[in-house]
Amino acid sequence: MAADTQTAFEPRKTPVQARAAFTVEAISEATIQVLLSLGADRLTTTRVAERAGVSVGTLYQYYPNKQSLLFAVLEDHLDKVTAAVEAACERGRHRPLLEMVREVVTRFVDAKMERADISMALYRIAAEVGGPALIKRAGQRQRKALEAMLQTAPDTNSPPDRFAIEMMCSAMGGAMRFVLEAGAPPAMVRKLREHLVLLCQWYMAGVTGGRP
Amino acid sequence: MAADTQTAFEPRKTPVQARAAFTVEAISEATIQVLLSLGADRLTTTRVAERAGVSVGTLYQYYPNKQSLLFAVLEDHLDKVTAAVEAACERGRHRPLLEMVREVVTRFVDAKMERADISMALYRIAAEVGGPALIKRAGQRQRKALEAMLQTAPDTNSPPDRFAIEMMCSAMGGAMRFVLEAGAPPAMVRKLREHLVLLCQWYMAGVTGGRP
DNA sequence: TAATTTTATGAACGATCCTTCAGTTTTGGA
DNA sequence: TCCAAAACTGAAGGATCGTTCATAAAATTA
Repeated sequence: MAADTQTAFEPRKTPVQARAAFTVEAISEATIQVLLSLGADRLTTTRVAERAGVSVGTLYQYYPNKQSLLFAVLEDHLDKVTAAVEAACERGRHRPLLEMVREVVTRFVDAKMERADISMALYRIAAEVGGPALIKRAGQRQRKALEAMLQTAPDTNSPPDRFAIEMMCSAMGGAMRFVLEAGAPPAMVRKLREHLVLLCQWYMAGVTGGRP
Repeated sequence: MAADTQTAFEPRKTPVQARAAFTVEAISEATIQVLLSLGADRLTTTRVAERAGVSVGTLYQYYPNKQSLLFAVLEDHLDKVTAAVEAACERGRHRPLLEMVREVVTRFVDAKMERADISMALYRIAAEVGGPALIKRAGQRQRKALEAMLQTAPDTNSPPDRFAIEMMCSAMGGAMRFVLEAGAPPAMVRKLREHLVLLCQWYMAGVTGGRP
C-alpha cells in the first residue's frame, strides 16, 4: 500500500519546455493561494487551474489527481524545512549544548517563516491522505539529525534520549504553529524565536544535567 | 457574521423524549467514529446516520447541516478541556509557582487523554469553518484563567507576561498533539505528563526570575 | 380508545466536482 | 519553411453528496 501511495501521487509528465515549467510552477502557487483563501474543502481542480491561468486539462497533464496537488506542495515544503534543520545540526556538531540548541531552533523558525503562507496552508491538509506519512518521515529525519548532533556535545556525558528530543521538537512545532496562525507581526516572530531558544535550552539543560 | 456562524450551527430541534436523546447522542458518537475511521473528506451525512443506526432525515431534524455536526463535537470537547484548566487554576491560587504549573499541566493532559479519540478526531477539522474561532475562544479562556492564577503566586513579584503564557500553552498543545497522533501507550503518556510539567516549570521559572 | 405531538424514514432533487479525451495551438529542430 | 512532438483547451461523462419532504410509526395526552 506504500507503493500505491507513492505511484498514485507521482507526476504524470515532466515538463521539457520552459513554458511547461512555468505552468507547473503557476499551478503549485495557485494551489497554495486557493487553499489559503477558500479552505481545503472549497479547493477544486477547476478553481486551481483558473487561478493559475490554465485549463483543467493542463493541470491533469502534470498532476494525476487532486490529492497529488496538495501532496506535492506539502512534500516540497517539508523537504526544505528538514534540510534547514539538518544543515543546522551539521554546523552545530562539537559545540556546547546550548549553542547547538540555539542554532537549530533559530534555523527552524526562519525556515518556517520564509514561506509562512505555505506553512499555514499546510496545517489545513496535514491530516489528509498522505499527509501524516510525509510529516512522520520529515520528523524522523529531523530527530535523527538532532540526535547525531547532540551526541557530539562536549559539555555533557549523558545526551538527551529520544523522548526528550521528541518533546522538544513537538513543543517547537506547537509554538510555531500558534504564532503563525495568530498572524504574528515580525516583532512577535523575533520574540518567539528568542523565547523558543530559551525554552528549548532550559529543557535540554534540565534533562541532561538535572536541575541547572 | 458572528451571528450567522452562531445561528447556522445551532441545533434545529431539542429532543424531548428519551428516545430522541439517545438518537442525538448516537449521532454525535457516530460523527467521531466516522471522522477517525474515514477522515474528514469522506465523512458524509448519510454515512454518519448509517453508523448511528438512523436515517439521514433523522439526522437533519437535530443538526441543521453537516458542519454543525463537527461544530457540536468540537465545542463540547473544548468546553470540557477548558473547564478542567479553569478548575485547576482555581485550585492553584496562592500556591508556589512550580506547584501551579504542575497542577495545570497535569489536569490538561488528563482532560485531553480522557477522550483521546475525540482529541485526535478534532485535529482533522480544526481548520474547517467555525473551528479556528472556537479554538481561539477556548485558548483565550484558558490563558485568562492562567494569568489570574499566576498573579497570586507568592514566590515571584514579576509574574510571566501574556506572551510567555501563550508560549507555554502552545508548547503544551504541540507536545500533546504529537503524543496523541503517535498513538502513545499509557506508559508514554505518563512520561509525557512528567516531562511536560518539567518543561513548563523550567520555562516559567526562567521567565520570572532570570536563570534559575 | 381517539387525537395530537414527537420522532423516524428514505427516495429523489439539485448542485458540485473530479477526471477524461478528441481536437487545437504552440514550440523547436531538420 | 515544414513537421513531429509537446503543450493546451474545455465541454461532457459519471459519480458523489447535501438536503428536503411527503409519509409512516411511535409515544404522549385527553
